[in-house]
Amino acid sequence: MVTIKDVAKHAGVALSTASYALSGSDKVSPKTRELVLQAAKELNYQKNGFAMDLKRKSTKTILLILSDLSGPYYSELIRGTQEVTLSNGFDLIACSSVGGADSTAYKFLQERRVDGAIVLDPNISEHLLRESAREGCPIVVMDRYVEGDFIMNVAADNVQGGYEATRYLMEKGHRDIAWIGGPSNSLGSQHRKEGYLKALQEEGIANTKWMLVGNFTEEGGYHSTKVLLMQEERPTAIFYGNDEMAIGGYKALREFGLSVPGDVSIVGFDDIQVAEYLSPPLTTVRQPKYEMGTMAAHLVFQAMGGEYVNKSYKLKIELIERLSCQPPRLAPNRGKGMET
Amino acid sequence: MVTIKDVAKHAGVALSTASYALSGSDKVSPKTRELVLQAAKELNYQKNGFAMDLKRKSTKTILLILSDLSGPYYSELIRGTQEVTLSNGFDLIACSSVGGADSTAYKFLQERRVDGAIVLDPNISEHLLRESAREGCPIVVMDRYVEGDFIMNVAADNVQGGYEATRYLMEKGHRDIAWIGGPSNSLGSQHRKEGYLKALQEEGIANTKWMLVGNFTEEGGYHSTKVLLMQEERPTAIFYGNDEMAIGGYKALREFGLSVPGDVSIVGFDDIQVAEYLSPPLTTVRQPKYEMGTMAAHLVFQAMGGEYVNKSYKLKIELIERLSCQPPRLAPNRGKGMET
DNA sequence: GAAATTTATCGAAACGTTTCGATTTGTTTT
DNA sequence: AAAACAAATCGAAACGTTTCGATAAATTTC
Repeated sequence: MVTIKDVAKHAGVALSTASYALSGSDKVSPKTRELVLQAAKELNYQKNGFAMDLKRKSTKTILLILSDLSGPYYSELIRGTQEVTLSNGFDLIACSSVGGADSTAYKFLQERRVDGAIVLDPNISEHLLRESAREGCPIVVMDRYVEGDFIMNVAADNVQGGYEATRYLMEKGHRDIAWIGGPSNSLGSQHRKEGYLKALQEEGIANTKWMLVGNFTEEGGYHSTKVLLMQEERPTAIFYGNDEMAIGGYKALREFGLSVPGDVSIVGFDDIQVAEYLSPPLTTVRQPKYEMGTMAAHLVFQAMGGEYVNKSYKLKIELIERLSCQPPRLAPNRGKGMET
Repeated sequence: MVTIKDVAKHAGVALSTASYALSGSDKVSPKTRELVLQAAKELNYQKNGFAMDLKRKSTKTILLILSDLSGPYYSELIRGTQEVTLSNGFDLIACSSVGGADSTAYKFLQERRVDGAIVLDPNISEHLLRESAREGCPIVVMDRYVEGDFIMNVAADNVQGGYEATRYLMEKGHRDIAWIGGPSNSLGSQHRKEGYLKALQEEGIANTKWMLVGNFTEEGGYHSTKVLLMQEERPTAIFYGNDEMAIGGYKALREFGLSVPGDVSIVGFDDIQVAEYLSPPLTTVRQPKYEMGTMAAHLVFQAMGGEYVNKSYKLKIELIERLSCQPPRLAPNRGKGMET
């Protein structure tokens, strides 16, 4: 492999001079710079990035950890982090935690291969995060809450989102509103439910029988909805913990001969790409993904620069009104069986 | 920062012994190993990955270059590469070419930070590819064709795909089939068109007026379709260079009061996730993305191992039949204006 | 034109590992 | 108990850079 040493020799100059020339320092005279550059070109010299990082003690790259590199979920968020990272002159690489303890994520975090990280992944252990976060490598964790030095949190305000979606339905006249949530280890899902319950309580509604869990998949939403519909009393609206499950819900409702929004109103959560193409287009809640992305990246850089930053940020959420909701046709269940 | 030197000192042992102990060599006695491990834990030692790579002259990671980290397009493909990479004990990181010559992609390729690369990105220059590909870093380029040492190509057989989609329409009775393609710098789009023309020619059909270009976006498909529909004579079917454009086409057709597939049949290309949720669900052509991904990764490893491999691979494509096509209602245009 | 000053080049140390060959320690054989 | 051998530990070189302080060359000043 051709190294800077070879280039120097070929240009008839000292190794250090070659280094200066290649990095564009003005300590070197124009003609020798030309000489060195020429030699580098002739030998097809490619610098070894590690050696540089090793000496410089900085990598100028930040790592984005996703639970699944192939997930479509992150799109806007990634765009946000990427823009900020780039405009700070840093590089962004992404990897996943697939493979557990010998996943790429672990390796890069543990072996100090990056100067900062943004984690969008429930699988990375808090222990690893705390162990890896340090002065030279601040970490922003999204959609979960972990405490520690040089660890910051960014999340959408899921409580507010759940609350607003539920209020929206109530303002349309619904009182019998079911909740089909995500897995219980999802903090986001928990918070959405919290907001949902809060809205209900404010109106003195106590729902006990229409709360189910899916697993954030279309399949899960489908099954849970079927279970829900087989009960004696049916809600007039269903609030799903995410859009995928709402899609499953559409299917189940169709099978039961129920129309959306005629017979039951639906609201989802996330505003994934397909949401607007469903029939009817799905009313849902949108997280400010792009803003979350830029915020996360900014935090990393601020923490890197030693600036004092808050540990935890929550971003506001927005309701996207489409056509899957309307006032309840009639309210056969109202007031009946709703009090515990 | 705590280094292996500190660990060694703290354990009262030579630096080299500490290294052996930490890397689990059996040259070291059980008790000293324990001693060293203990010391490492106490000091919260984290190895420096670069230093290791530098010495070992290998990084054990391969790079996936995407034109846009946030695109949903690649999902299955990424999954394929990831699985193979992981099962070979390597790591996979992804980055994008956003930022041009000082993008992350350039930096990682040029600075030899990886042992192999898979490129899914029209923006990476052939020059850079040829410069960076070498014995220790084979490169697989997807959906385009570039020649060079240690460079291999993997693509779907777009010609075949274009051909089969067109034949499918012809077998339903269509003869007036329009083509709305992607940008002309897309090799894939060119090939699809080639297949389309081949199918037409076999039946002696020479289409000259119904060939337009979009830019692979919904917007582009919408506009091109409008242009198409404003012509005097209209086709009975439209074949789009990708699904996004077909979605735009749906919209334009609706605005013109034309129904799909009643008035005009549509076939897309790619089978993106939303395709099956459109109304009507879109008949389209699916590339074997997962297989393309695994194949690309396997090629990298084979080339790395010095195995001889072919330079270029094409994978078969599959038609996904949904509900956006039916025989033409009547054939007012048939035979008229079709001969040049 | 010699002294002083600037500019250009150089040599060597350092970054944190791995790994080779040498040395020391411990165990077996005679 | 000395000789022979194996096992454990050590010291030092190497990987390819950057960068500091020292030297050499070119330029200015008097």
